[in-house]
Amino acid sequence: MKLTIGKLAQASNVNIETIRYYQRIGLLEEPSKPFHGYREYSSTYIARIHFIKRAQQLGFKLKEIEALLSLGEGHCDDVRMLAERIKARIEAQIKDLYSIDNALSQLIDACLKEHSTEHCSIIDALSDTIDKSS
Amino acid sequence: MKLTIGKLAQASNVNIETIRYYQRIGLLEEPSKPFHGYREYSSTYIARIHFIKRAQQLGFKLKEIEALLSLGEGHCDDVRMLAERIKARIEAQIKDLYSIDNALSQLIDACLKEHSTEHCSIIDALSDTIDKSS
DNA sequence: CTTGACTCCGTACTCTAGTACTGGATATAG
DNA sequence: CTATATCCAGTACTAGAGTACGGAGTCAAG
Repeated sequence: MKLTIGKLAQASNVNIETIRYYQRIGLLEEPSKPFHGYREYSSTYIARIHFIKRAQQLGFKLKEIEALLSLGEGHCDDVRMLAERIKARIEAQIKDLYSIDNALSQLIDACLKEHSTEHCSIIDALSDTIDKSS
Repeated sequence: MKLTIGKLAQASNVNIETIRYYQRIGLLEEPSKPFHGYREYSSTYIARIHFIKRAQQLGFKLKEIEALLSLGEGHCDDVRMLAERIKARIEAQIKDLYSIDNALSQLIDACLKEHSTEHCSIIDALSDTIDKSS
């Protein structure tokens, strides 16, 4: 089955510009332009784009997906190591977000308890209140 | 205490360009240029920049910090609501990252168990293996 | 055969949070 | 007084992942 870029975009559920972008950055091959007419995309392109999208959902960056694709089958260990690196990155992000979440929770709680109209304990916490006196 | 922009940058532990950037986007006021010499920054600017940096660490975006600063004291409820919105955003991010982390863990496990040189179960999982037969 | 839809190609713009660079003005130390 | 360090103003560049646009070419239907 041969598709034009627009049909490919529809079939793979991405924006046409996204496909062009992937081609620009070398993530997706661009079929050579025939003398006559538009470029033709086989249905393997759909699979390729789905692959990219799934990997993205797993936290892979486009550059990493490129590495993944150039590794291909065979290099299972390399693929796994890449996945592990990404997993570590994701876990670090989770950790960071957790501590942010905790800090926010505390601030919000304090704010609710104090509940003054004059004063906001969140603003206070963010401010350089030198407050050596008390 | 009056500072030049460079001293302010040092004192607040940010890059001088960051200060200019904050001024450009209207997050930080720019003192008017005196007829003679350089702009002068009072030490309240240090506090302001620290405020910004702390809020950033809590996941506030610069635009939100701007909102925060324009709210100022007084509007404690609004500030709290903003904080709650950000908290919700952070928690949504954590949730997303968690499911990514789980998916990655499973893939990595499967990869380790199967451990073939021919075949990578991670690549498989990312591929459109139509595989209706098995 | 014309119209409308689509492709091609290149460039520019979006968002976020900055960083870098350039040329000219000013300040400070020796 | 001169050298060196800063400042000022404006613009351009970075990363990452796209999106938008404009003009020219091409295709398919009526």
